Amino acid sequence: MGRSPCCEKAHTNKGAWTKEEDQHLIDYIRLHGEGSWRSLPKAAGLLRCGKSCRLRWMNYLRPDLKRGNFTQEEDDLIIKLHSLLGNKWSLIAARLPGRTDNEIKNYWNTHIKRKLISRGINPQTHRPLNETTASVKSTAEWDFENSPAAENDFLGKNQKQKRESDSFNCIDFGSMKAVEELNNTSSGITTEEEEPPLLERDSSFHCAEIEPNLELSIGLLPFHSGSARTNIGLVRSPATVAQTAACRSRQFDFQRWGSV
DNA sequence: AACACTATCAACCGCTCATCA
DNA sequence: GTGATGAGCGGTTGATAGTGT
Repeated sequence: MGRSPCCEKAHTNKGAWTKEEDQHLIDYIRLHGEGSWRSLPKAAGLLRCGKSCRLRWMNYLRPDLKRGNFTQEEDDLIIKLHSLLGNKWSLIAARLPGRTDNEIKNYWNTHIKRKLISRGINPQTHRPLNETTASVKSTAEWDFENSPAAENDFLGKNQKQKRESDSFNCIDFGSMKAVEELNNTSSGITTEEEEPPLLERDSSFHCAEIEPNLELSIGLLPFHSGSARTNIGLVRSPATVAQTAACRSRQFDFQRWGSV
């Protein structure tokens, strides 16, 4: 059987959106609000997949979007958040008003990653590139500086592996010190020397049984208008809480964070 | 001017998660 | 408890603009 396709591919447009399509979508959402993406295209008279409509709206048409270059503050904040959260672009985007996860992801891949590598920092682990530890060994073995192709190859595979064993689903946000720190972050870090490796990812990293305390979450800033799913721990079904309780968590090196 | 190469980013795809019947 | 469905996320792709030769 398998799941049904998200849309009737034979009768949907693909590729770049036209101004007319944009206007149709904007008009419809102004009138009816966001949501029901699957039925939206038909209702709005668009020959588009619902997912495509949602993406177009979220990443491009939303009125609260900030266009233009990233500031140094945003740069620093992204690096800081990535060191804490990993490739959780939606969570990172929730901290950057007017920025979308897609935009941040692109910016990371095209600018920041390169910048970190040039500084000798592994963009995945936020550790020095030449540093080798038990679990980052496979990553540290790559010589990114001299082998961009290898870098791409590694990053692709690693992302897949990371997804499969996604330990971030089980993050223990029990120590709110980092979260508070995050909330208090106004301008991010100022120099590269100040950027500590915040998240231990190697085997020496100690795991603790998570306590599914729903109050322990990354508190979203008031400006955030994203989905409920971007609230770590806030929106949890009973089943998910049970799953979470059963999984092992990783803890951040908050001492180092706090010492910044 | 023409071509090759690189960088950028919008959009797509496949997957997971949440919800509901 | 289970399966179906919708929504959302993260990785990847492809078109195109920019730059170098």
